[in-house]
Amino acid sequence: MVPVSDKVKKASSAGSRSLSTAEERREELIDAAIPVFAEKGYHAAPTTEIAKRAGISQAYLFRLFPTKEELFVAVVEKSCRRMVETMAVAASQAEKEGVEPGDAMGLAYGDLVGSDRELLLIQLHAQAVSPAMPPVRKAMRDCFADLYALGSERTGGTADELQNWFAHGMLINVMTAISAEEVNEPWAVALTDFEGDCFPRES
Amino acid sequence: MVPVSDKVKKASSAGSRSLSTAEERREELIDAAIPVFAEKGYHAAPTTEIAKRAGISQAYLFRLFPTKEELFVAVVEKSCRRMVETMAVAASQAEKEGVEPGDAMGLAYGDLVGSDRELLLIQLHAQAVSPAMPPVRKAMRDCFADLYALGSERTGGTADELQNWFAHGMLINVMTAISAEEVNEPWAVALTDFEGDCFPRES
DNA sequence: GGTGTGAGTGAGTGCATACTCACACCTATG
DNA sequence: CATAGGTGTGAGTATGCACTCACTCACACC
Repeated sequence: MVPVSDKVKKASSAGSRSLSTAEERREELIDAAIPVFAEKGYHAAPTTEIAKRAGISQAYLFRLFPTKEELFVAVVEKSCRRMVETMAVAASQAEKEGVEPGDAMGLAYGDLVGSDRELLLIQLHAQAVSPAMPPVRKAMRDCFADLYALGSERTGGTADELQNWFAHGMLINVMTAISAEEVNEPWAVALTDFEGDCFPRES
Repeated sequence: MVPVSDKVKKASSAGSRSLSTAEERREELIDAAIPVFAEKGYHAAPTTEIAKRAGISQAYLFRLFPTKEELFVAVVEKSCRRMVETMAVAASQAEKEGVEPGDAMGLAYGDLVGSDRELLLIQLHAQAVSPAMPPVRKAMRDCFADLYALGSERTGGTADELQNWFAHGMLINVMTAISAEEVNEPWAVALTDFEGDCFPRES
């Protein structure tokens, strides 16, 4: 969309150590911001800490992203992209192996939030601030749209089935947020047991 | 649990206008805090505003709740209690009318988050800060335990059915957070359409 | 060598916020 | 009446934060 500058990037691959392009720095900054926002949430995450982790000054952070909100939106978008990609890969692999893609993506989601807790936490924080931050809300809606399209295309499931699939995804998120798997009570066991097919075929 | 003071409350019902007991004030304070936390989340909600809404000084707020965190936990607990009560009432009413309690509670939940958006938002914010705030996490776990017990007792559903029920509840939360009902795209329609029984009986 | 442009920063500014402290005011009881 | 203890506050303090500004430095091109 945005007409990327046709300037050659120089120091990216090798050679003279020193300045990066703004675009590269922006990407590094987003990666550095993800764990901070994931751990503390939007309001409690200080831009100073993000800048420090990225290895740049806070002043430069604000040149790359004019407001903290814009940085956060970029973080949310990147997290969503990562999620969708991971699921797509899982679905493709499942198709090759002849496994039901719906099941594969269900499992892939479980693995995803299990291994990459940060993505899940970003989702959670983004949901929470969505009502108050329209750009974040938009990013979340786009994320759901992409995920739904992917699920629909790969599984060919009905609307009801996809709703089920998403519902269980949301439950996984919440249970992970409160670390329900550490609790040894009936409710926790029941609500975190995803052994049973979480994408039941009804046909 | 805590040995409540057995002192008689005096100015509560009628008579001499003036001071309230600390317990009464605490309750008022929680009620005043709910909309503020709901709208802004934990970190962005200023105690000054909460105090102002409650009609007391900020200094007194901090006498009633030594830390903001403790106030927030009280808010979360009260929200949970309200939710559980509402659902219980819906279930009882359903029993009298011979309706399936599971369905009734499903509908009751939908109505609840539709009419009392604040409760939903509190849940969302509490989930988001749970990983970083153990007391909030505990409150959330207790909330799920109560809700699960209620659902189990009233519907007699299996673990799988209850898991389904919770999963759809979580989906409602998230869709409400991003106001998906305002969106006119397939994914939004599919994920917000709860006409079909969201508590399918499988037996 | 000179010059223009973009990368990058040290050192702030101003404001909001959680929490404190010394004090005033009710009111129930002896 | 005195006084003890609970209710309530005005006026702070200390800190942390988003964001800014004036400035330096690296590099590409002439």
